[in-house]
Amino acid sequence: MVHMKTASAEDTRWLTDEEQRTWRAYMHAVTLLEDHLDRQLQRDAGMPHVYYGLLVQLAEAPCRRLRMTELAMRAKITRSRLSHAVARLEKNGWVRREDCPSDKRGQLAVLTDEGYEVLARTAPGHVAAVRQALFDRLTPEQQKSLGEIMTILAEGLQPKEAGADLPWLR
Amino acid sequence: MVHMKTASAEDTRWLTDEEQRTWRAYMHAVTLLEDHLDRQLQRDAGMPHVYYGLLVQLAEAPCRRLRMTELAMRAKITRSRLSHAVARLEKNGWVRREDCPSDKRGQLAVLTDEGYEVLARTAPGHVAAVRQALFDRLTPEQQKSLGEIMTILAEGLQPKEAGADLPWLR
DNA sequence: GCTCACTTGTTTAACTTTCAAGAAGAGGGC
DNA sequence: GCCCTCTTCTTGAAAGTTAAACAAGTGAGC
Repeated sequence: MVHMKTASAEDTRWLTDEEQRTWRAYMHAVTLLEDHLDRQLQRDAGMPHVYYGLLVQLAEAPCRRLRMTELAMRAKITRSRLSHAVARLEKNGWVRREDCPSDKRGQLAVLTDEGYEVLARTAPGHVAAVRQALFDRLTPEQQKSLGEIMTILAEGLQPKEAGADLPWLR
Repeated sequence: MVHMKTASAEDTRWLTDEEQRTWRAYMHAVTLLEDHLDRQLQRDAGMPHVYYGLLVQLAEAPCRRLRMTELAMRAKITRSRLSHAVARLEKNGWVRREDCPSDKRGQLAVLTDEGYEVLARTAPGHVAAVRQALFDRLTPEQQKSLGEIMTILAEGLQPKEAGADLPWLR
């Protein structure tokens, strides 16, 4: 079998101790930070971090509205998840749906004034939390380094178009 | 009001453009990576990343068993979440519960042979996924830097004992 | 115009996570 | 022993997420 697709125990390059430590520190930190911010936003804004991110995206978009698919892509979530999320935000009165004029299949998620208010009221606390948990603890060099590293990782994981990882097909 | 606890819009130190970019790159990368690994493990091992982490912790523990609270702390999840998770893993036959001999309230989560097999079979693929997504893309310097940064962040977010953030009480 | 493959967004059910409440035992002080 | 408080773990309901299936619309090719 020349082209094994799955790694087997024998030919696996296990993580070195150093890599192991790095990976665990990563998982540990990322878990704690997400939990921390989720709790902070649940308490102060009454919604999870992902939902807050949706409002932010809408607030930044022209006319405070986006197509569902576009919003899903920017927020890096599935359309299904977005459907549920918008349903909830709509119930809160923070988002409203509108039909897309140019595509009858389409829906626009629109940030309501009330939604904007929530954002305006809770953003300072959220920024403070991010600052306190992240930026206040890192030197400028570390911040720069973190930015570079995360950019690289994100690029490598970008949901690829078909064949993006099959160079011989391009 | 001398001691404002919540930040207001006027005195908020918003993120600079640079910080903004760093923060978004972080969120972006972390989201994509967790999704990627969750999907990989769901497909190859039939469980989410967190559950896999529980099996790993048990496999490393003496006699492949741990008290529920201890396991919850190592995995950084709540005891409640762990109860549900172990119930599911028990249904799969990968974990078994035992009474703790020294404390009648206590329960031990024990990795079964079957659970160990699952781990042995799926670990190579998981390590490969982590390598491909993370280590293969970073220089040794970046790996070192990432480790340091994540260690700092994790320390700052450690679930604190009462008063840990109140220096004048210590 | 018609067809066919693809896109868009929603829905359902199964599953996971959170939150609040509670049963049961441990352990110190008296 | 008895009381009181704290710890341990579980439970049930509500909220959120996922995967698969589906209705409706688009658009290219003929």
